Amino acid sequence: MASSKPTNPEVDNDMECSSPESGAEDAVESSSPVAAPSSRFKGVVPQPNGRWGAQIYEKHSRVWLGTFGDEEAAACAYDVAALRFRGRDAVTNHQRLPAAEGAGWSSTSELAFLADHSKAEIVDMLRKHTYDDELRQGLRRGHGRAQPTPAWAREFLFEKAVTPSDVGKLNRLVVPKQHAEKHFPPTTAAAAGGDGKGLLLNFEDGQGKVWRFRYSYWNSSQSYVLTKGWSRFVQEKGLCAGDTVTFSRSAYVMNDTDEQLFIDYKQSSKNDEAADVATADENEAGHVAVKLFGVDIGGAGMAGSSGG
DNA sequence: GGATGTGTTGAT
DNA sequence: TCAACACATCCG
Repeated sequence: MASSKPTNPEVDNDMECSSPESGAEDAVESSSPVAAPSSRFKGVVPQPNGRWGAQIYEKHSRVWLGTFGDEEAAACAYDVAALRFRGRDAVTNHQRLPAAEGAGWSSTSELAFLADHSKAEIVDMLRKHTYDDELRQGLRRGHGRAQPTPAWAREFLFEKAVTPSDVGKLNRLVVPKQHAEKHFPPTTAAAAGGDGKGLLLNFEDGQGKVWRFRYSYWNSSQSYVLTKGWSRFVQEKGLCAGDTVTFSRSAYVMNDTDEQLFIDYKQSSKNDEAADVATADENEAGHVAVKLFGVDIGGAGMAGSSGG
């Protein structure tokens, strides 16, 4: 008699949405299967046949997200749509991003993935129940070096404004110690030969081109450096002092040895004026990096792609 | 004929 | 914006 409004008994914000359908259990709420009860989840409505529908509203109209045998799955579909339609601060049934958590990649990647697809595309995936697959597939794409890895599949590590000596004749880039030790493999690793001569690291750039640099520690200057191969990068990209190089890695990493590193650069606004050309089409590299870390799911930035 | 999605309304 | 309910439409 106490409760007069058993609408939303607070969900357990901790379940995951990995396995859709395939689990239409009735174990939930073992009471009277007669009258279809209202869903415990936001955006989920019962269907006459006992299944569950997901929907979200936008601009006075309803956007149908499909039907699901599992109330959970329907709730997750709503969550994904809410994030895409209303941004990372959207009210959802589950605290965290459904498909990404527990699968090994960061939620940032999923937000970027969402930002990289139109609302219509996301809705379509949800209705076809292919969202999870698309997400995983996308994260894996590019590792085979066929095409550049999408910005949203990368995880920012650090960046550095290059100094005159970094782009000079010394043929080396000093990697800030704190970042080197935190993000790059130890130079004493077995792979390095163990003799402190450093090791070779591969970096993929914004165009999907792979660069190989020697990475080592110089006792003389007590600093970590990228040497062999670096000058070529500087030359081809037309790097100038003041420009910024950005390092990132694949957001989807199963083990350390499988880690893919990326390198991009952003031309300094000053150097921009100098317009050295040679990098006209490569400005995209910088643009991508900016987009990755400035991703704003709900902002006007995405409104444009909402149409279709 | 069952499943799916829309029309529509009333509540918040 | 949201969900309940009715019902039109789709599809095997």
